[in-house]
Amino acid sequence: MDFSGNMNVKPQTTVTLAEVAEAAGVGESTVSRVLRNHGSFSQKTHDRVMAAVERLGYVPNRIAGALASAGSRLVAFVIPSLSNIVFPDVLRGAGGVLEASHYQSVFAVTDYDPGREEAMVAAMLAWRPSAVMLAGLEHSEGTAKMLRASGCRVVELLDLDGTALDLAVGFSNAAAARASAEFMLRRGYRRIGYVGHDLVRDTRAGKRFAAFCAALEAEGKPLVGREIHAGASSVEAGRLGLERLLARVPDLDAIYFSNDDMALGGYFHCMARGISIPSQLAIFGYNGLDIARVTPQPLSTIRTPRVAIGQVAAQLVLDDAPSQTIDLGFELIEGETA
Amino acid sequence: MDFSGNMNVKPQTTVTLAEVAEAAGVGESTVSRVLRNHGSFSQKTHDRVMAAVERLGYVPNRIAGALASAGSRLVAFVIPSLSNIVFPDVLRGAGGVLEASHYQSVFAVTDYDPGREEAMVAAMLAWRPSAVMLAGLEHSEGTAKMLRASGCRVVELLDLDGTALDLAVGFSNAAAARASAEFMLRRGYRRIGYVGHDLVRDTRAGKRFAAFCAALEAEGKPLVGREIHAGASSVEAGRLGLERLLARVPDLDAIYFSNDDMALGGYFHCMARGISIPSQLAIFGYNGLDIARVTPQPLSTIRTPRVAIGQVAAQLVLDDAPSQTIDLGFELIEGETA
DNA sequence: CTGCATATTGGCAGCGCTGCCAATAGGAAT
DNA sequence: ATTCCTATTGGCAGCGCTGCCAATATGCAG
Repeated sequence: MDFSGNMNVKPQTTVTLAEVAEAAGVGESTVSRVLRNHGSFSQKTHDRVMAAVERLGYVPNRIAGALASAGSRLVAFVIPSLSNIVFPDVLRGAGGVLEASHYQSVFAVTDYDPGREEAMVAAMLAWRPSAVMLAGLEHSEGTAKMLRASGCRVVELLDLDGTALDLAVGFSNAAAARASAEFMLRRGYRRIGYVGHDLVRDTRAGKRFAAFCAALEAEGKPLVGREIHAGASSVEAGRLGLERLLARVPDLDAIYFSNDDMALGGYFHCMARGISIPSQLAIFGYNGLDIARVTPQPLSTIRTPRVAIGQVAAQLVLDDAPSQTIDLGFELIEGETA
Repeated sequence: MDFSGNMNVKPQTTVTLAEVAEAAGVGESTVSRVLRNHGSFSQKTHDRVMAAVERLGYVPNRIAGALASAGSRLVAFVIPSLSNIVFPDVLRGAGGVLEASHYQSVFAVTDYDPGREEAMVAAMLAWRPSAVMLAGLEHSEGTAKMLRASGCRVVELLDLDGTALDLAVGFSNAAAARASAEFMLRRGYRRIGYVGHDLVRDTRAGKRFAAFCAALEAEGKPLVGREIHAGASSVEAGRLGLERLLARVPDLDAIYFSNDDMALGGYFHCMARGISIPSQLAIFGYNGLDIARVTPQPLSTIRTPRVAIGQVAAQLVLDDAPSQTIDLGFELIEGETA
């Protein structure tokens, strides 16, 4: 006989509210009221109910509760990736706030694919969440339609360059890119290149790139060269991208990277090749990752308020705030690499 | 009049299965069968139902479905942090597998606090998930009790040094630390120090530290010095920790860091101070982060199969596998810093 | 001690969907 | 054409909890 571990039996006739009521000698609605601390009941009743709950090890069934009350207290996050620290940061900010109000977070990863996003949104909507949080403002027609029809709050994060469906919390990627371009020009860099990643799928990176180029052109100093990695951003892609770009266009004096991961790759490449930063080549990133502040030379970059975005987004949902767009801005960190 | 955005009205009398049935001119159970592709129905019926679904924009209510079928297809993740990339990596691995089987992921962050873990587990259990995934094997008595009583699968991740409640997927932190110690001794380092973070809360880091010390002692080369940062691990904490340790114990020839984040901080510190690696000071990390492979000198570290752990854990749950422990091992990366 | 307002409480009908089972329909076999 | 078997289909009772409402208890002024 095998007495070890879980024997694959579903034991517990899972305790129900009715059983607790029975055990406490009160009605079901009374137990419900006590447990939710809603409505009125005597101290005596309260104690009796809690004792029964404790004794039976009762765990409320929120599935039933949500069905009965038509309120799931679930917030769905449909994000492009978990590898890019940006999204865990947003989840962290929102999660903290939601948790305090006893909301739970459900998430799904789209891998930057609008089709997958649509499927994920549909799947999430099936749980009748209180809100759906998405990255960016670009969504498929179907996604937008479902979201609008769902009647639940929608929060679009990290991008303000476009029109939102309901709530939007973030900052302007275009403005961030322009600020970067202006900063680099002000520093005197004239032969600027770009090393980035897939900017069709990552529409925010695409918007930054476009705005950056436009800002340079406006000053009569158009981008001199670019190298675009087909996949997701990574330190390795940044290193390789810079290596390739320099091979093609050696006389660059500064590089704008699609984000800090990429920029760190470039930074490491320079260190390994003995290219001195910023005198020989300047490097500018985007995101303001912690790690980029501790490198021998702190990275020049844009710090984005990722955690705050999550927090504000969650708070808006909790407050059932009217449709609006909230700009949390960004901060240009001068650093020492540009 | 304001016609902009969401006017805070809950429009849609949310379409129900009954309405779809009505519209399609079939019974409710038929719609249910078609939608779940379960049981039999004619092609004609299928088409009519799907047409009605499309026309009405019906989105099944999984809350009701879960209640009726007593199966939520929800997997709960109760993790210590989202800042430490380890956990997003595990989520990513598991999420990919689960998603393909139409399971959804719910998560909660404990911030390495057993008390919060207990609260989060209770909250998760209320959704009657198919499984609960936790980090490590150390849990409060209450957590363990609830989990056992819940009847749902429990998967403990990233640690195998102890006894599991049900399923466990990971590797031995102690073995990883021993391998690190042996490697460092083999390389000839004799005055080894440790720079780590809160190892009471992060029990896995604690186990590594203990095993590392034991391994050094077993070879008669006990740890020479240590510096422990009170909070969570970070690059900055690693840099600062090394700086402090060297101030107190200058003649070290190698440092074992609690993880790669900390190690990178140490690495940057050495670069900034002109301490040559590994000749003057060797650095050894833990985790095998991507970024640590692209630094001018790849970091010597232990690569942990985080994504695979998530994938295997999810698969075990999907397969309703019997209780067991799966060791996915780790890989020592020699690197160039030790 | 009586009457009325207020505080507590219990009963019970759903929430929207699934599972079970009986009913009907469509064919093949006789 | 009739019978039997199988493929389809509809009906309906819950799943466990909440919301509403009526019923009962309690407290206090009169």
